Amino acid sequence: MKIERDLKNLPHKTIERLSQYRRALLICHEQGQTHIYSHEIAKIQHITAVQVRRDLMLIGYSGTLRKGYNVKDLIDLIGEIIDSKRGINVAIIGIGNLGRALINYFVGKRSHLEIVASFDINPDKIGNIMSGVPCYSIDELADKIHELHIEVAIMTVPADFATQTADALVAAGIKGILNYTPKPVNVPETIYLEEYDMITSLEKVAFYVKIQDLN
Amino acid sequence: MKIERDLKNLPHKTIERLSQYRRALLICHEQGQTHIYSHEIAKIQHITAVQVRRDLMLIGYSGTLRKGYNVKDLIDLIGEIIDSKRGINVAIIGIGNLGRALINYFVGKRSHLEIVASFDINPDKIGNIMSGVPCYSIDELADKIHELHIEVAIMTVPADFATQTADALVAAGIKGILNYTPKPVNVPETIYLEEYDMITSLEKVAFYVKIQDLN
DNA sequence: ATAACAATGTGAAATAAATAACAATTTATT
DNA sequence: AATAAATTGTTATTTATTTCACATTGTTAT
Ligand SMILES: NC(=O)c1ccc[n+]([C@@H]2O[C@H](COP(=O)([O-])OP(=O)(O)OC[C@H]3O[C@@H](n4cnc5c(N)ncnc54)[C@H](O)[C@@H]3O)[C@@H](O)[C@H]2O)c1
Ligand SMILES: NC(=O)c1ccc[n+]([C@@H]2O[C@H](COP(=O)([O-])OP(=O)(O)OC[C@H]3O[C@@H](n4cnc5c(N)ncnc54)[C@H](O)[C@@H]3O)[C@@H](O)[C@H]2O)c1
Repeated sequence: MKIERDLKNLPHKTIERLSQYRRALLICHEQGQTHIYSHEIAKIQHITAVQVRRDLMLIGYSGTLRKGYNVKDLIDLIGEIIDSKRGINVAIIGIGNLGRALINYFVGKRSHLEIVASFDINPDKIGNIMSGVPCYSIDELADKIHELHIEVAIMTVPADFATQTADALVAAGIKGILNYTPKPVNVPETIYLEEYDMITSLEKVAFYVKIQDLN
Repeated sequence: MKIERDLKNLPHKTIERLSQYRRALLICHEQGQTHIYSHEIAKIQHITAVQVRRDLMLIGYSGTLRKGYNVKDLIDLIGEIIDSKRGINVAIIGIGNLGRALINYFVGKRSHLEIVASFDINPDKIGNIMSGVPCYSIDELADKIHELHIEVAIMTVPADFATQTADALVAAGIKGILNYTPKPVNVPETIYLEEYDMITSLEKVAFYVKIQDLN
């Protein structure tokens, strides 16, 4: 009860950083490091040590004075906060260049997030298995989403198909969508939607490069 | 003088949205639409109409009461704000799956941002031309950055090479970096750095899906 | 002409996020 | 044992961003 309320009140930015802290911590852990200071985490993520401590405070983690944080414990706690106990199954819709890059990148990275299926409209791709992930026909979308308990979808279809794909996902009962097409899609409020477009990021970089020159 | 100061004071979020407004507006323009209301833009981007009006206020654009905003004028004004008059040349470092997806996606999209080169370490890729973009050896990085006036780089090399690649880019005089590897890199303050990692986004979606169920 | 409406533009308020400041405490040093 | 140094934890403050509230003003209908 208390935990649920806390989770909902965590700032969105904190959630993002927790994910990033964990990745950095996993690397430290692999290398045998047992403790880490807030300023060391901060350095890796180019943020301030206060920010790190504040985030950890929000999730109720206490370090040891003068020794810092226990790497293993912190990894586990972040997992308890952001991971789902049951694990979450993920599908990628559209196995083009971007979809392929994602599958390669994700597979085996996170035990609690598993890419269990991909979907495409191109008969040449349907039936293939890529990095262990089978590709199904988009016509089987609803069936497979139920059958494989897929809760999250990553959209990497051409922009012109974004709307219809999102509608199909919603109709099939998806709970979260990560949309990488440049076309914003509309979904009911009950479905968590995250959109990202690389052109926006690139134009932003270009903008700040431009205004630096105006100095 | 006045304009320079204004540009620097624009909120980062506004810059991102301007880029997105423009993309939506370009589509409207192609379809022959001459005017658009703030609430129509808002609907496309799933934000509020006030947010749109506030952003446009910040860049000093005035619409017509009851007619809304002139699509063409607004496209041009956004261009004046976020684009660089001289155009900006961009390079992609690492032509794997993600690099390829990016080249395909970007080429021909924005006239003021041109991908003029790519770099790789794999001899099989060096010398190829993909979507009109030549691939050079990473050894030529510094030379080509100067020769081709490349100001912005997109990093899509394996994570283990992120640090050395960033260092090489900085040494070569790059002005902005968009880092898509999951490894945060350190650059001098004078260089604008934007980092994005898909696992963070996916974990965020999974988190909000998870806590929805706790309701 | 006038009233009703529908839109923009913007100061003020609210919310979200980051930073500063510093107390508390452990460890190391003298 | 006392002092200095380093680090965490947290409240208060500041900054950034969004939303509210509403004045203003063309447009349409009567
Ligand atoms: N948002 C970003 O940052 C970013 C970056 C690069 C590319 N993209 C976008 O990602 C998407 C994919 O890019 P890409 O380079 O991989 O394109 P691509 O053409 O290589 O791949 C698209 C894939 O989707 C499949 N497809 C087409 N229609 C489909 C449908 N109705 N249902 C299921 N699958 C379908 C195609 O067969 C193909 O395999 C595009 O929308 C592109 O604009 C986005
Ligand atoms: N951040 C994200 O959201 C995201 C998503 C997917 C992939 N990735 C990352 O993007 C990067 C590329 O992913 P990918 O799937 O395209 O990998 P990939 O292995 O397909 O491509 C990497 C390319 O970089 C080249 N390369 C290797 N070392 C190099 C060097 N020193 N200099 C120049 N080029 C070099 C390789 O020859 C290869 O062509 C990886 O770091 C991956 O983790 C990031």
